[in-house]
Amino acid sequence: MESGWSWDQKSLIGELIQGMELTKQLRTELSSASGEESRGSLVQGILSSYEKALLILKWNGPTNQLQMVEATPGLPGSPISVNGSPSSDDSGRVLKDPQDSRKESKKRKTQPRWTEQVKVNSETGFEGPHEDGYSWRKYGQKDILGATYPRSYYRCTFRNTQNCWAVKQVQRSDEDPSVFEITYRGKHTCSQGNYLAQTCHSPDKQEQKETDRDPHELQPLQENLFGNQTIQNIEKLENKASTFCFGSSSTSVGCKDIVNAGFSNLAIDTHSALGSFTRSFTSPTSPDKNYFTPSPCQRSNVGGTHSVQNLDPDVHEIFSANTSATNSPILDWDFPFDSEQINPNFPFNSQGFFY
DNA sequence: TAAATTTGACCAGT
DNA sequence: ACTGGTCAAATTTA
Repeated sequence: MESGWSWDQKSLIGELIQGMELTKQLRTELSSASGEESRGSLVQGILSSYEKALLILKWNGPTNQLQMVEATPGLPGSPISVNGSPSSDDSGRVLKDPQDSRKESKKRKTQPRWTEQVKVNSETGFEGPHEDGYSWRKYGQKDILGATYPRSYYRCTFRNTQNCWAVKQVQRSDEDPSVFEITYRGKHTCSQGNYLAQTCHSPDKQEQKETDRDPHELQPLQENLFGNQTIQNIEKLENKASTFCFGSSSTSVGCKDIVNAGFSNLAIDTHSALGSFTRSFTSPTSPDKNYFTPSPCQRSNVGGTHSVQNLDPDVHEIFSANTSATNSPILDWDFPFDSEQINPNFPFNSQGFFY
């Protein structure tokens, strides 16, 4: 199992384990002191978080092709605090005029950034979507010097409504056209990010969250994945697939009919963990001039798989590929905590903890 | 009709 | 001057 782990990953796990052990020691000491239930709960929250982190890492496994391009947890340039609130760069961002907006956009270069290489199925010709569970809106496309394929730029759909400034870039690899390099920048501070962070690796909480969710944001997962609408969409897509190949398009939010509002990977992770499968697809707008944007609804990295090739052939018919879990924020946390972040009242089990 | 995408223009960094 | 990243009006889609 460990053979495929990078040094950074091993190191991270080691640190997490150490932190957990230290916290346990602290808990022991605290328990000997009088009272202080709040401390106890705090420590428990810390432990719980460590355990979740380890679980996430184990689930992502060594075959995840995620690469940390600019892993900056804790660095000055990393603006995301552990409680998930937007950093000073982003918080309260109100774009009063275009100049301010552009200044902010440049500052975003200092945000944590990481790249995933998503391999898609080359057998079907229908290279399908890349869906990482978040809902993205394309805001630009550029031809990149020396690159065969253009780069597409996406921002979180909820930028305006929830002040979420996560963005991603998608570029098809020149070397291996079946590989899409997806660079994420910033973290999701929107509800979908919180939702995914809290639940995607905590199946026991999923049911509860489903009852809490906004019906407009998250439809019942089963309905999304296997409901009538899904089947209809699959049929539509299959009809389009014959004319759909690289160089054609899908949308980055193309999976939303099945996952709606980008919560697919929640279910997918859960299903994958259980050894079941999901189908993913795109709903391309498909003007010819568009370029394909990979959107793997499937994140099959659980158990060490990553690309669609590892799926059951029956699942191949549309496509799927995966990305790392929850937009890979787990490798980008701002550790260690500082004194402010460890607030006795901080809800470690709350939605914001992972972001 | 609202939301999403396209695409030319603008801007900052190099 | 060139390039990458973003904006925003126009267009398309659902």
